[in-house]
Amino acid sequence: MQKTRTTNQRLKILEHLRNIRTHPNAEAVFKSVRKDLPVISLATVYRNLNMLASQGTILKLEINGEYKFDANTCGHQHAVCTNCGKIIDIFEPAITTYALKKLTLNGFKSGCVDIIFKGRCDKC
Amino acid sequence: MQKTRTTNQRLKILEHLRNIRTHPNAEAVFKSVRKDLPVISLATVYRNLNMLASQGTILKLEINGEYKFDANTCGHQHAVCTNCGKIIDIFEPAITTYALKKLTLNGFKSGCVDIIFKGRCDKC
DNA sequence: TACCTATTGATAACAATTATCATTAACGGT
DNA sequence: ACCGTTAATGATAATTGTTATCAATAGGTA
Ligand SMILES: [Mn+2]
Ligand SMILES: [Mn+2]
Ligand SMILES: [Zn+2]
Ligand SMILES: [Zn+2]
Repeated sequence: MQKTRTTNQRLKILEHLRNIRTHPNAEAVFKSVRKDLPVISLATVYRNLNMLASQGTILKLEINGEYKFDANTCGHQHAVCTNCGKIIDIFEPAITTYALKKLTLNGFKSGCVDIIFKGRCDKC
Repeated sequence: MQKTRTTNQRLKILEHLRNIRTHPNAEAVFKSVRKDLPVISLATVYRNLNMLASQGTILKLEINGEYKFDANTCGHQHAVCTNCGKIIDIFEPAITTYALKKLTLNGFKSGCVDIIFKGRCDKC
């Protein structure tokens, strides 16, 4: 078991995600964080986003053919516009609670659910 | 508005999806359908899967970094093993019904929800 | 301060999907 | 049954998002 080191790159990536309410992909995080840390590499962004997601610090969503990241890990949901791709947060914690409670599958123990609504946003 | 033609390739792809209970990606559908239709192209499989999904005939799920297809469009859920990637059908229609009912968002009208549980399967 | 090695930056490699285009075939009209 | 139109196809190039590689760097500990 290797111990993880605290790097400036990882801190800046997490800090950025916690300051926004959008759901950027790795490329977008890279472009934003690079303003503060001009030397950071895209590979480092990918590595840290994956690390943070695997330890549960952030969410890794699969939307529109790519991974989107979210620092809000509290049971909320997402709505995706099938026309323009816009992603909106839905705060109905009861849905997540209900889904996890209902799940009494044969041997399948789950602690989290991705709930993604598909439809048209108000602009489309 | 162009009218769609009924092709043997599209019929075979849909027929195959309706005969299985798994959630194959385009490549897997291609390999299976090619047994019946040796000359079919991978591009044709992609085109038809996307067409069938956009018209709501089949589901297009985003799991483990790729699109998976499902001919069962009735409101069920999916559980994905975070260790081996296995996908299991969960039949708890009440979850989908509850989620759609709870969704009373500003202008966002949705008719379908993708509900994906993440956890460990019985083998892992 | 010196050592160990986790992490990084740069870039190559990879995998999934989409775009392109000449050819084929579905189907409504004759 | 034969056309003519054009949606759809097969083959393959191009694109995109992500991961792998590896020498160099820097975090943590003594
Ligand atoms: Mn969110
Ligand atoms: Mn299914
Ligand atoms: Zn929209
Ligand atoms: Zn498993």
